[in-house]
Parts: sequence; C-alpha cells; structure tokens
Amino acid sequence: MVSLKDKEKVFKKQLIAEGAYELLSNKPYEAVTVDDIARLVGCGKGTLYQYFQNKDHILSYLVLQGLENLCAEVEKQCVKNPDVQSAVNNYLGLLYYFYLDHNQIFSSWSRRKMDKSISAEWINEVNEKLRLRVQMVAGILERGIKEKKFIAVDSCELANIIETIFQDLTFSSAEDRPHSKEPEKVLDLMKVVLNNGILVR
Amino acid sequence: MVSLKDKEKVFKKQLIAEGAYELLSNKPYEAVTVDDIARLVGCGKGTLYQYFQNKDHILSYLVLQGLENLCAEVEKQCVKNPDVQSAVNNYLGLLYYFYLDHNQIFSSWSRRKMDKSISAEWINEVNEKLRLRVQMVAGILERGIKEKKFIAVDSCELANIIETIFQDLTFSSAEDRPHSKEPEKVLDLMKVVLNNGILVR
Amino acid sequence: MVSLKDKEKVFKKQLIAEGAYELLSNKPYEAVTVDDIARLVGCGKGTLYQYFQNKDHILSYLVLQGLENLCAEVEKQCVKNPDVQSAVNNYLGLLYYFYLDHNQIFSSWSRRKMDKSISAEWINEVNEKLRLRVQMVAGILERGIKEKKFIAVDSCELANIIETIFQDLTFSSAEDRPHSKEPEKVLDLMKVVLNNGILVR
Amino acid sequence: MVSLKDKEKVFKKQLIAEGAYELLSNKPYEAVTVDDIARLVGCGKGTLYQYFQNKDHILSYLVLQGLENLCAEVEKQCVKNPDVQSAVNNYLGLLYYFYLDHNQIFSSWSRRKMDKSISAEWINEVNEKLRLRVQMVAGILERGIKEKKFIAVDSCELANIIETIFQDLTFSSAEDRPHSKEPEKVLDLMKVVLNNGILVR
DNA sequence: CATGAATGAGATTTCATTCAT
DNA sequence: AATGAATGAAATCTCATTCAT
Repeated sequence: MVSLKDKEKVFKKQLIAEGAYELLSNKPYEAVTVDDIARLVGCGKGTLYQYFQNKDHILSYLVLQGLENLCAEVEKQCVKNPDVQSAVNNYLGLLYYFYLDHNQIFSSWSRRKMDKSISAEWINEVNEKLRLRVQMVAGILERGIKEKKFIAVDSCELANIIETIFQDLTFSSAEDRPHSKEPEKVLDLMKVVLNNGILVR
Repeated sequence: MVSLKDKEKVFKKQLIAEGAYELLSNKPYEAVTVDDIARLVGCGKGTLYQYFQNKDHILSYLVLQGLENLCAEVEKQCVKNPDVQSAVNNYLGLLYYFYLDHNQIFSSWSRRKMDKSISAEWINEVNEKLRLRVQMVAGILERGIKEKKFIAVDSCELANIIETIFQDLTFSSAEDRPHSKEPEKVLDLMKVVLNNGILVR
Repeated sequence: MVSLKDKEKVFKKQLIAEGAYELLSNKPYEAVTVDDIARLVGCGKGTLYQYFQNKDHILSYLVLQGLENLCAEVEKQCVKNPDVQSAVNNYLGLLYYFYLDHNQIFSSWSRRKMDKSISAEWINEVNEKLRLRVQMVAGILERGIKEKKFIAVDSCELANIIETIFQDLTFSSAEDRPHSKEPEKVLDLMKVVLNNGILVR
Repeated sequence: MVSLKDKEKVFKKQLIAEGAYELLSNKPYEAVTVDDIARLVGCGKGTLYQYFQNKDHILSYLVLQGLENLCAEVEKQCVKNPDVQSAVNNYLGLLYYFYLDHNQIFSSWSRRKMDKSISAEWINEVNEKLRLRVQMVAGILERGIKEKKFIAVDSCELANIIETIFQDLTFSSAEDRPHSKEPEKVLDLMKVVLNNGILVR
C-alpha cells in the first residue's frame, strides 16, 4: 500500500516536471534557470532539490518520461497493428508529433550528454529506452519486408533513419521555415515521400 | 583599390574564423570559451574583439560563410546540371556532407537565436541565404515536375523537407546510432528511399 | 516533584545529545548537518528544535555537559587526593583522555564563538565551568608549591598552560603524526617531561 | 630573465595572499567569504581566481608559505646553533610566535583536509614541509641527547610533542584565557617547565 | 593594433530554520 | 508533541567583455 504522503510526493514531482517541461521544451537548457522553474511552479528553489538531485536530473527525467510515453503508444498503435503499412504510418505520426513537442528537450539533453554533465546512470536508462523503441520499429519493418510490402533493406538501419529524420524534421532551427505552420500537411507529404519516393513510376 | 592593411585584416579575420570553426563544430557553443578560441588561434582574447563584435558574431559569421560556400557549390553542381535527377542526387550529397561538418554550429546558432542573443541583422543575413538556397532547389524540383520526372507536389515544401531531413540526419545526438559509422551507406539508402519510397511497387 | 512528562523530556534530550555527540566529535561542526543528527537519532528534524533552540545550542550543550563530567571526575580523583603529585598525574590522565574525545567538539565550539554565532548566555555558562576547573587545579598546584614539591610559579598560569597543552596535544590536525597511534606512551612521556623537564640534572 | 609582467603577477599574488592572511588568521575559513578577501584586497572576485585555483588553494598557499618561512628561520637560528640548549630555546620561541600568528589558519586547514576538500597535491606539499621541520628539530634533540644534555627519550616523538604543544598552546580557543595577554611571560614559563619540569629537585 | 588582467553579473547548490498538518 | 516539506539567504565559481598599457 502506498501512503498518502508518498502519493503527494509523486504528485508534486509531476507538478514540478510539468512546469520544467513547459520551460525546457520552449527554451534551451542554458536559458532556463532553476529559479525560472521554481517561480513557474510556484515554489522555492530549494524545493526542486528535494525532488531532483540537480538541474540535469530534471532534464533527464523529462527525456525518460517522454520516451516511456512514446514507447507505450508505439506498442499500442503499431506493434499490435496487424497491417504493417498502417503500422508504419501510425508510427510516423507518433514520431512526428512527439518530436514536435520534445525536440528542444532532446537537443538540450544530447548537448549536456556531450559535455559529460549527465550521470552515466541516466544516460543508460535513456539509451535503453531508445534501443527498445528502434527494435520495436525494426520488428515491424522486418514483418513488412517478409510480407514483401517493403523494399528489402536492413530493417534496423531503416528504423534508425526514420527515427533521425523525424527527430530533426521538427528540429528547433526549423521554426522559421514555411512548413512549420501547417504540420499536418508536412506530415502527409513525408508519408507520401517515404512510401513512394519522389520519382514518378 | 584595397589597401594592404585591409587585406591583412581580412586574412586575420579568416584565421580566427578557422580556429573558431575547429572548436565550435565539435563542441556546443556554451562549452567553448572565448579564451579557448584565442589560445587556439594564438592571439590574445582582446584581439578577437577587434575582428568580431562579440562571441555570437563569430558564430554567425561561421554560419553565414558555411551557407555561402554551400550555395556556390549547389549553383555549380545542381542548378547548372541539365539532368534533374542527378542534380537532386548531387544536392543530397552536398547537403549530407555539409551538415556532417556544420551541424553542431547550426544547432548552436539556432539555440542562440531562440534566446534572442543574436542580433537581428545577422539573423536576416542568414535567413536570406537559407531562402536563396531553398529557392534554388525548389527551382530544380519544379523543373523535374514539369519534366514529369518527380511527383507533382509543392516544390518549395519538398525542398524544405529535404533540407530539414538532412540537417537532422547528421544531428549531434546521432553520435551513438549505428549508421553514424558508415556515412556513405546511409547516404545511399537515403537516396533510394527518397527516390523510390519504401513500398514495393 | 518532577512529573513523568518532564522526565521523558530530559531523557529524550539526552538521547539527542548522544547522537549529536557521536557525529560532532568525529567531524567538524560545518560538516554535520541537522539532518544527519536527526537521522542518527531517529527522529524528525523539527523535533530537535523542540529540545534545542538551534544547532549551536546543541554544540554548547555538549561542551557544557562534557565539562561538567570532567569537573566531577577531577573533584573525585584529584581535589580529594591528599598526595599532590599523584593528584596532578591523575589530572593529566583525565585531561588527556577527555580531550582525546572532545577535541573536535571544543574546536568547533571555539570557532563558532569567534563568529559570534553563539549566544552570550551559553558562552558564560561554559566560561564559568572552565574557570571553576582551572581554579580546582590551581588549588592543587598551590598546595604542591606550599609543600615545596612543585617549583614556585604562578599556580593559575601553570594550570592554564597544562590545560592548553593537553587540549592541543590531542588536536585534530595530529591525526597523521606518529604518536597518535599509541596514546598511552604519549601520555607517559608527557608526564615525565612535565614533571622533570628535558634537561638532565 | 624574468619579465616585468611576471614580476607584477608575483607581486599581486603576494598582495592577495597578504589580504587573505589578514582575514583568515583572525576568522575561521568558513566565516571568510571570497568576496571579503576581494574587497579587502581591493579587487573583484574574479581576479582572485586568476591567481588561485579556488578558495582552498589560497588557504593552502598561506599554510605552505608560513611553513617555508618558519623552516628557513629554524635553519638559521637553531640547526646552525652549536649550543643545543639555546637552539631548543630559540626553537620554542620561533614556534610560539609562529603559531600565535598562524594557528587559525592551521586549524582551518586541517579541518578542510579532514573534509577531503583540499587537493592531494597541496596536502603532500605541506606534509613534506612539516616532516622536514620535525626532522630538523629531532636532529637537534638527538645532538643534545648524545651530549648528555637532554634525557634519553625518542627524539622524534619528543619533537612531535613539542610541535603539538606549541601549536595548540596558541590555539584559538585560548583567546579568553588570562595568559593570552602576556605572551612573553607564558613563553618563559613554558621554557622553564619544558627544561626542568615542575618538580622541585 | 595587440594584449590579457580585471571585472562582476549570474548560475547552481546547500542547509538551518519554520510551520502547517 | 512530532514531523519533514518548503524556504531562500548565502556561498563558490565561470566567463564574456572592457580597457589601460
């Protein structure tokens, strides 16, 4: 049984995470101060440090939570989908909107990782989740290849490419490109291109 | 007539830019100090401020110079190429290797831009160049569509998508993905997918 | 008549003091957090503040209690001892082992006192006890001088010097000096030197 | 040849060290902020960090410099003195006044060392110097024992004890003891006791 | 021109103390 | 009476930029 206190702590941690998410998904890590987060959440700076070990821990938590949610959704909408083509299209949609929200956070995270500012433990947790997801998608692609629906390329490699394309398709620097204003149209076009290529048959 | 002094100034500015490029293309902006650059270039910190207004100016200069070089290359290898299909494939290659080198710098730049740390003047200059290039590519695609070689989609939008895909394909966070070790193979696969899609005909 | 509640309070205060003693006699004041003490004692942080006004109060309490215990022992083993020479030697032993235990605490205390962090009231209480003890020893030395057993110097001053020597003999910085591993031998040597000096007669 | 700039740097480092000495020899390390030192020296906080790696480095520098000066003095006044008894008495005087000045700093230093806050390199440098000095004194005592002027005890141990006695004789907590106001008288008494003991022959 | 010492704003993090439950 | 979550002052340290030489 989980005590009331414990539930409250979990709730508050989530509250802080949400405030941090609001800021960190719109501004780069370096431009968000711990004070900013505390102020938005409506608590003192010190309080944050009761729920997270340090600023990087907050970021890592957001990355991991995002990935977990995405994985669950992929499992539901793609892995369990018997039709590989619609499974892949669903996946593209999930990825697209996911990175539309989380790109800034992921960008910040990989930067911090490069600087070796992030503890190995958190890096491992995230890598685990990333690997898991690519495997799920590779499995779907493999299925499609066996069913002769997809071209016969290395499924893992293709999964990685799709992953990367979408991550960066929503990359922050894109904010002033024309397509960013009509995300659905962009997604549709992406699907057409990915499925059929740009060459006329 | 350009005086000797002016030539010297240009030369020295380029020297500094090269040193800065070496550092800024391998580490995020925040992890590179002005001291680092000065030390690598072999001059005093103060000297940098005689050639650039501030640290952000150095970054902007690198971005702009990179784009200019790329534009010139695109003009030569793509715009002037009568065969649209090989023009596009050349462009993919140029983009791919360009971002392989310049991704960190572009990532840093867009982050700074978001923080409103970068002066409007430099942002405009860069946007100008970006727009110019997309237009060049859109022109090629348009040509291909007219020749019935490419599917009939909005050429501008498609140009943007290609642009973004490649920028992010080389995104820094990719450093531990499997494909990062064999860039040529990745590029080939990208071309296949982009040309023909993943669906078997 | 003392109520049961009062007895409980005294008992609990002592419990806290013992936990604090364990930590504060091994680490400098600054390195021991109120949290540490509460955790060792097995109660909440807030509880400590019901028995002590603040962290400094805990320290002062330990100093005072230590001194009181020592005074009682000195009274028993030295003041009431008819043989002045063995009285003094007993005193040296008491002092030596007392400071072996309490040095860190005394060091912390005097540091806090210098910072004016400690309330005048507690300082006075401690000074009172210190004075009392020096007087007891001075009394013994005086007796020895009258009995022509000790050299005729100012007894108060000599008492102070002995006090200080022993306090600092066990000073924390000594931890890597050779003698720190054989305390009894050190004590013996101290006694010899103090009694007879280092000159051969 | 040493350049003018280098000389200036050494001079300024010394200037900062002197300011820091003034504060750190009167207050415990924790009670002195980096700001305090900078303000006293008359420079910005950042300047200190150009001359010292961090706050602990300043402390270590003071400790080491103090020890070096003392060692030089001991060499001159004691080691080279042919009369062992006056050599020892000179040593007592040097030690006494040295610790009168440096006690707070040494106390702070050993506290930091305990907390493992101080880099191993600096600890080694200081330990080296401490060992050197004890050896010098042990040599003198040894000489005295051979000349049958001192009692035949382990010279190293005795040197250590003298060292410790004097370090702590001037220990900060002593500031309100009566003898602290007349340092010369205390020193004289110490010499008498150390030479002849307190027992009447 | 070139320099690099000086600067100080600003960031993260700790922890004694309070106070609502 | 007991608790421990919340607080925010205060500390250290970094680094882009300036400016006297």
